[in-house]
Amino acid sequence: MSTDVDVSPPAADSERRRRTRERLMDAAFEVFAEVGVHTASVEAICERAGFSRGAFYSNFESKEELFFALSDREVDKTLARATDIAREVFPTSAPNGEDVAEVVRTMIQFVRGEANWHRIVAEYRLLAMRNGDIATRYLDFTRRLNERVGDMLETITLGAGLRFVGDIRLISRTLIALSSAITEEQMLVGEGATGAESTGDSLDFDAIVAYVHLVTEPAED
Amino acid sequence: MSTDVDVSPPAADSERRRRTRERLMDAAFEVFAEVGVHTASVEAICERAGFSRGAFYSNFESKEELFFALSDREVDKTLARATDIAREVFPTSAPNGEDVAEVVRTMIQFVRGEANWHRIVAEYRLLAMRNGDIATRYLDFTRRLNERVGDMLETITLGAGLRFVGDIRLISRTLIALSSAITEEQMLVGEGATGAESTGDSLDFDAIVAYVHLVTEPAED
DNA sequence: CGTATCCGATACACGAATGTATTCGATACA
DNA sequence: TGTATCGAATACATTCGTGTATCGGATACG
Repeated sequence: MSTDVDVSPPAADSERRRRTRERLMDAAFEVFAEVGVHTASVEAICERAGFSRGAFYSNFESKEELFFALSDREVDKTLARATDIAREVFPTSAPNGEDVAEVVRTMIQFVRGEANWHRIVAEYRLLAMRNGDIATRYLDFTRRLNERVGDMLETITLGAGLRFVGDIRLISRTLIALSSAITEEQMLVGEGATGAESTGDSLDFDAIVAYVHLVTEPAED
Repeated sequence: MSTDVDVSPPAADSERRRRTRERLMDAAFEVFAEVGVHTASVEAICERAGFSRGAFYSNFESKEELFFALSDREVDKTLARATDIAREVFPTSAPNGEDVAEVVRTMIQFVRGEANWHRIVAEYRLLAMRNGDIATRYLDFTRRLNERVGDMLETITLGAGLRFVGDIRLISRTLIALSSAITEEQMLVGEGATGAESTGDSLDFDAIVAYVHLVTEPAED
């Protein structure tokens, strides 16, 4: 009995293990987006990832734990991508007034491109409505997103010789709310094959640009 | 064999039957709001209603059918109540400019009072994101709601000697989107016991009033 | 090479929910 | 009062998902 009785927690962060977890999260992202978190069975996730349930339970305690790990990963990815896009749209040159509309357009197209992520966020929010812990996590996510967007807007408008009338955080929240509403509606219109009558009275890009114009004014040097 | 072989569908709309269906829908509304449509078992709904599953399957084909019946019922109820409230706020006298803010406040408080219905709508929307038929139903609901709110706004502002700058339907959609965002956020803040840091940068009533002021102007006779 | 350890696969036991088939009681009607 | 019908209760078979306990193969390391 010379050695300590090393019954320590499996220690456990091998490269192999890390990649298994990644693959499981990738699969979960797809399956969650397709059928929803509740409907998705652990079995289905494993099948998609090419693993058995044994692998799953060796890496995660439950579907919920996986969901949170996945959420954290995707939140970071999303924020990072948003930042990248902001940099891309404004390489170095200062934007002008026209660019603000272009930026809004880019932002919305970005959101729309993340339809699957949008579905998962919608479910995230729904879970948060019934569970305080999840609500805290979700609010933290939205807070971070809001700050990021707020910073972007500030940079953009300053560069464009504009300034926002009122609290920029409030404005960025409003913009996010409107973008989300647009994205959701367009996803829904895409789902339901409602032909003609859906055109016309829907929120769209122009509504946001109009809003931006309403809340900006020339900066006084 | 003189009589026709009357194997016709159970015919079936007795008063007793109707009331059973109502009680089941009442129970379902509660249970859906509490734990969500997916999580709610037929068993749980029946228990809440004081019936057995036999009664359920005698009245509905599935939980989904119940959900749709319930949705239709609640949509009608909600629209009716919204109309009532509008009438209550403007008995006969024409509102003035100040009243517009009051109306917005009333509207938001109304929405907030319907927290359970809001949870169910959020889930409705989520289901719609993955199913075309549900999407069609959901869009029809939102379209009706939008029209109703648009009419209310038009009446209100005309009476107040104001008019909206731009398409009123677009504006009412925007208002609805903002109200919903506010309601959701406040529900979430209520859930997560996130003490101090949640104050400050959230969308609130003032944001909507500000928006309303932005999009209205005195009517030119 | 041999051996120990890690990690994913397999097998199993259990619980939960569904839907149906049948029974039982109440109500309507002659 | 007797009888037929309607509607809810009960009992049952089945499916599906979960979680655990055990097994087996690969890899690292002496």
